[in-house]
Amino acid sequence: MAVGSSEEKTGTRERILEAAEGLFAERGFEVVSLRDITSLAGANVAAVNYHFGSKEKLVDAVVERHATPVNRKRMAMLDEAEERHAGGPVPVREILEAFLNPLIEHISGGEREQQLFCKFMGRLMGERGYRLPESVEPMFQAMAARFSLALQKAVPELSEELALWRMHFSFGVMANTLMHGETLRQISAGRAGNPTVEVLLERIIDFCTAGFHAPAEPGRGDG
Amino acid sequence: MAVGSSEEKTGTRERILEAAEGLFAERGFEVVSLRDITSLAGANVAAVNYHFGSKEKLVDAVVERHATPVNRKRMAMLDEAEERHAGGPVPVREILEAFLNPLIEHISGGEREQQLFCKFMGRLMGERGYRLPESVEPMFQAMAARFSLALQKAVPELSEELALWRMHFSFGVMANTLMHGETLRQISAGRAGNPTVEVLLERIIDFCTAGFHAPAEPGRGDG
DNA sequence: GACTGTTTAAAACAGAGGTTTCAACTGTCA
DNA sequence: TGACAGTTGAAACCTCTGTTTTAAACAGTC
Repeated sequence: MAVGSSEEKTGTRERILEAAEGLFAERGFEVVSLRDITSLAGANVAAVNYHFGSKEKLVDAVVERHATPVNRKRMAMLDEAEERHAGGPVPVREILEAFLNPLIEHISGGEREQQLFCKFMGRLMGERGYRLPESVEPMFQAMAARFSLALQKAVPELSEELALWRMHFSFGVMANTLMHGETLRQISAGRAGNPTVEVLLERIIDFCTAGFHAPAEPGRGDG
Repeated sequence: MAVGSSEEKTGTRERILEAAEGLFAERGFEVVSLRDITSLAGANVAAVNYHFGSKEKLVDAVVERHATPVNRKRMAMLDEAEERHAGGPVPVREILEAFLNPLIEHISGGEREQQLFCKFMGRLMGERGYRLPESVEPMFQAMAARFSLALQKAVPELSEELALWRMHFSFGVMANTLMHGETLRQISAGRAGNPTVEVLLERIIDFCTAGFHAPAEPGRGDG
């Protein structure tokens, strides 16, 4: 059934997955054609439909390949944090770190692979707009529910509604920065330095942590 | 040259612009075909190339149509705020309001048009990734420079670099929420209520204002 | 009414997209 | 060897894309 040993010569299926990941990250899901992918992977066009069934399912496969381990790690980190605080509320900063760090740790390759993967995850959150393959949706919902609950315990002074929206705001910062981080660096060339991915994500967490702790109704009292 | 009176019967050019705006907002720039647009507008396919020259230029026209007045209003509001504070630094909240309020005020129509326009602007910031038509790019750059400067004066304790990044983070929240706000409401159906656009944007400003005032290096001192 | 320039309509164009077909080629098992 | 499931390669299929062409309809003006 499966090839099994994938040491010496990588299988076609695997090569397609890797090529697709890079191209999707670089240009987007809908713009990249199957011929782009297969020519980069050194495979035939028909191979995609043979191995995956359709382009849409290839996209799903690429998403699933990374989303599953990252989400698992997120839940694990949140578990650890909750144990560390022994049932008490986990600080917002640690919750956000549990959300973002697995993304970073999942990156093992060099500079270029970092950029690609970041853009890919950014697109996943941004371009596809929370629409996920069915195979990973339950896991995503479970994760979202876990993080939502943890955040509500972390900022009990906020209404459930407000906490939820601020969680979404944080996702927005992350998605947008992951996707356009490279462009932003070029735009602000020199002025905004050239922070590493790690530093950048730490700044995101600083920003969002403070955002979460904003007073509940500051806009009401003082126009 | 121009039609001039556009009261009784809207011209083809105008109908195409409106149809395009709605469809672009709903589905994205690259996915919508000219035939989608023209059939909705009740016009012929060739009309697009006749009136605009190409699809790309049609996109530019749609962008320009809204971006220009909104950006002008943004600058004007920032001017007013700066006069109000007589040369002193303008509070972050007011700067962010000057950035977002023109977007809201530009919306005059009903519920549906609000959603469409919000999504459109969201896509403009998100999907096209800071890549703008040449005709409006100078104005955007001028605006970005103005807001950047104002924010640096508002939070002088931050390095120029950090202030710039936090400005980008704020853009990210805005873009993401504008684009996916509708989806988010559905996802969190009931739990997250159904805030109006105005309330939602006020919450964004609360969040980002607090994010801007986060300490410069909180991640360093306490791991 | 014939001559302008402008606008619309229908059809055709060339190209690219995802998908399918089918023959050729692997390897394994009998 | 032969049979057979699994896999690949080249080509074709059909649809849809943006664009162009061509001719007809329209508004004015002399």
